Formats: sequence, structure tokens, C-alpha cells
Amino acid sequence: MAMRLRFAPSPTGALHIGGARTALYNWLLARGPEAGQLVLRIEDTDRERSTAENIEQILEALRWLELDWDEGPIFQSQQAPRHHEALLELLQSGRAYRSSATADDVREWKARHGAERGFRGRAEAHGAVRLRVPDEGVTSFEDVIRGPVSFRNWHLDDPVIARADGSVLYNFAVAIDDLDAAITHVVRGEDHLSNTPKQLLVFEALGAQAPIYAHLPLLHGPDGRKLSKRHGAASVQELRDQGYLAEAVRNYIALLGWGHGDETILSTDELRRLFRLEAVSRSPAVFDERKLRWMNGRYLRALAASELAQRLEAFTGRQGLAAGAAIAHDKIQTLADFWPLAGFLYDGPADDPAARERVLGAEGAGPLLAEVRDALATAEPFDAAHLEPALRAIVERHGVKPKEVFQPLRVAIAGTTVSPGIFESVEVLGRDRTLERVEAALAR
RNA sequence: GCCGCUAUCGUCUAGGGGACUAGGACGCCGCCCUCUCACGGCGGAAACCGGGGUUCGAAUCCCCGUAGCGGUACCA
Repeated sequence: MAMRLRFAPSPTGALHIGGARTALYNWLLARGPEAGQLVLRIEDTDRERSTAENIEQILEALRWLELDWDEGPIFQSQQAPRHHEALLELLQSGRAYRSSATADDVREWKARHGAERGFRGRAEAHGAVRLRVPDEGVTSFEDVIRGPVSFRNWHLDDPVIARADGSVLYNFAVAIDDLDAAITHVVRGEDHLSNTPKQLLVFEALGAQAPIYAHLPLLHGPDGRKLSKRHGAASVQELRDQGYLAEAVRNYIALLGWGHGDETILSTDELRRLFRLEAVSRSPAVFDERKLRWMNGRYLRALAASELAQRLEAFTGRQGLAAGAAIAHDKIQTLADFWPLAGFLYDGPADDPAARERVLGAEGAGPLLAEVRDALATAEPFDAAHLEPALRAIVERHGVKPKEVFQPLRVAIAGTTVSPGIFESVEVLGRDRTLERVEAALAR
């Protein structure tokens, strides 16, 4: 029997890294050696938070990550008739009952029977619908990642599964939707571990077979707290906007809670082949953007020059970046690093007064730079291979350190002290623009 | 409070009773390369939460403690 998986985000905002990892793991399983289907379900029963923009954000994030699905998106809100039908079934069979008990009533019950004793209500003519939990026995399951997990029924409250107006609540809707979609494996975050017994009880009350569960460890920020906006690039869109490559992001987040021996760089195809739910760790992981940066650099450098140029053009919205891309290739870690490093090749020099003062204001920079200008004016052909010996000859002639010749030239053309290789940069800039900028530097 | 989950370098992890002098990766430090910044190469520092058991032997199994996290809504 093929695996049927689902990814079921609630559209309360952008897709965060934790959600992206959950989506990735489900996708990896559905596209792995065993193959299966992936159902996308939008849990939008909370109509106020589930806006069209939020839903679009999630779809956009999944598309950018290149994670596709086979069925859906199914909107939980549109399953209301079916939810209602199941609710009626439980009400009629006596597995659920109406109760007007409030939170205060529950508190009072706990005060009387002990905090560890689950709340039990009394059937009434109206009110919210609660699922009847037996007093005896345990509700347990074999979590693929955590092993046996069990809850004593005695401790469990009779959970509210529908409001007084008949609209169903999350834990009930999830169970019905998973059942209807014939989901075989529920792979989701650990924050749902405590919800599982409630959902299991719904399956049981309906006489249906529950899926297999796997609860992923949560992701934390560097401060050990649950990951949120305050931890920098926490959403998929932010990662994209900061110049990370989708394939690098997939590789990195796959490694948050899972590993394969000593391997660190794993292509998406390798991930699909090697990923195993049983090997997912049980403890929470901390998202470390520095490692993502390093990994992104690895992926960037592995790109063909033409491919890198295309990605940079898409990212910056500028055209004709091939030459700059070629000489900046080994020096950038994200697509966003390109423009600060090589933008001077396309726009004017950067504005870095401190660099100009320090490098061009120094004694002796003038005469050397004048010689550089003369060498540049006569170099033929005007390419890196011929520029290098011509400029190094000046270094030789004066017995100075190479940087004393190259840094003033760099600041003159780039406006700052950091750039791709100086000979390559000059070649790409071209003779006219280079001489123009060197003259401007000499004239100041 | 109650219910539940978790615990190896700063971080991600390998490890599943003897192969552990605890391995790899990021980061950090040093050296090399070098026109800047990177890239790359070489080397280094850096961890089994604590206490009891079980066992000839425990990072690995059990118990207790501690800490962190999650849940505890007529939210999802």
C-alpha cells in the first residue's frame, strides 16, 4: 500500500522554517523510494486568521521551495458538511454529548477531583459538543520517531470537538479530514503530540483505523526559544529575499533533525533516496543561519557560470550580469552578496569616503596611480592576462608591496576596498570607464 | 499546577553495551595561499546534564533528580 501523506498548514502568516521542514519531510517521503501521494490541506477553520493573502503566501513558499503535491489544496473550511455529518454520528451513538460546561466549570472540577483528573461532563440538551473519554485504559500509539507514547484516559479531559453553534474544532476536523483523505502517515511537529490522543479517540469513536504518526522535534532560535520573527530570517520568503538558493535551503533544513552519517552536502535527489523517518532525531534543533550561508556558498560555487548569471539577473532584476558573475563567483555566499561586491561594474563606484581617504589620501598614492593610469592606457589587448604583468611591473620598479599599487586602483574604480580580483575587474569595466575613474581619483 | 516529550562540542549531528583516545560539518583560533575580500589547503581548541543502579564492561539499558520544550481554549 502506497504511503499517503499530507502537509496541513494553518494560514496564520508566512510559512516559517519549521513548517517548511515539515513540508519537505513529507515531500521527501512521497517522492522517495517507496513513493506515495502528498495531499496539501489548508487548515482554515479559524476564518479570521485565514486570509487569502496568508494562503497565497504559503503556496508561494511551497512553489519557491519546489515542493509539489498530488492532491489539493483542500480547504478544511469547505469540509464543514462532512464534519457535521460525523459529529451527528458521534452524538447519536453516544460517543459525544452536548455540554454547557465552561472553562470555569472545568477548573472547579479539577479543584474538586485533582488537577490530574480529566474533566467529565454531563449530557445536556444544548451546549458545545464534547467527546466522551473512557475512564479506564490508555490511549497510546507507536510514534515512528519517538517510539511508544501513551496517555492514561483518566487524565484526559472530555475534549470539546464542536462549538455550541455546531462548527467543529481543530482536533475533530483534523481526524475527519485525515480519515477522509485516507492518510496513512501523519508527519507533523511535536507541538501536536499532545493532540494526538484526542484525534485517536475520534478515530476510535468512529470505529476507524488511525494513521501512523511521526512527530518531528521543534525548531528553536539561537536563544533556545521557539523560532519566531525575532530570530532573523524565519520565513521562507525572507530566506529567498536574502539570496539563498532553494536547493541549499532544502539541504540545510533537511539536516535540522536528521542526518546521514558524515554527509553534509546532500542534493535533493540524494535526500529523496536517503531520508528515513526512523532516523529523525527526537530533540529540538536550533536554526543556525551561518551554516546555511556556508552551505549556500557551496551550492553557488557548484553552479555553472551561465546558471549563476541567470539567477543573479532574476534576483537583482538587472540584465547582462554574466561577466561580473564570472569574476565574483568564488566570493559570494548568497545572491544578495553580489551587488555590494560587484555592482560598481554596472553602476558607478560605491560611496565609501573612509576608504578613499585611507587609500587615496595616502602619500605616494598619486604618483603610483599616475603610472597605473599610463599602463592602463597603453595595455594591449585590454584583458586580465596582459594587464597583470603591466601592473606588476610598476610594483617591481618601485620595490613596493603589491597592495600599494593595487589598492588605490581598486578604490578608484570600485569606490571601496573590496572587489573581485583587480585585473579581472579592470577588464570587465573596460578601458574607458577604468581610465575615467582613475583620472577622477587623481584629480581629487 | 497537571499531562507529555526531550537531554553528546557554542550550533547541526554520528553513535543503538566492548570498534570511543567519542567521529563529521558550521562557527572559532593558528598557519599556508594571496592585490582586497573571499575561495581553497593544513593544523588546533571544543561535548556524553547530575546521581544511583544493571553489567566483567555504559555516551549507549533502567530509576530518580534537574533543566528545556510542548500541550493544557467553545485557537489552529
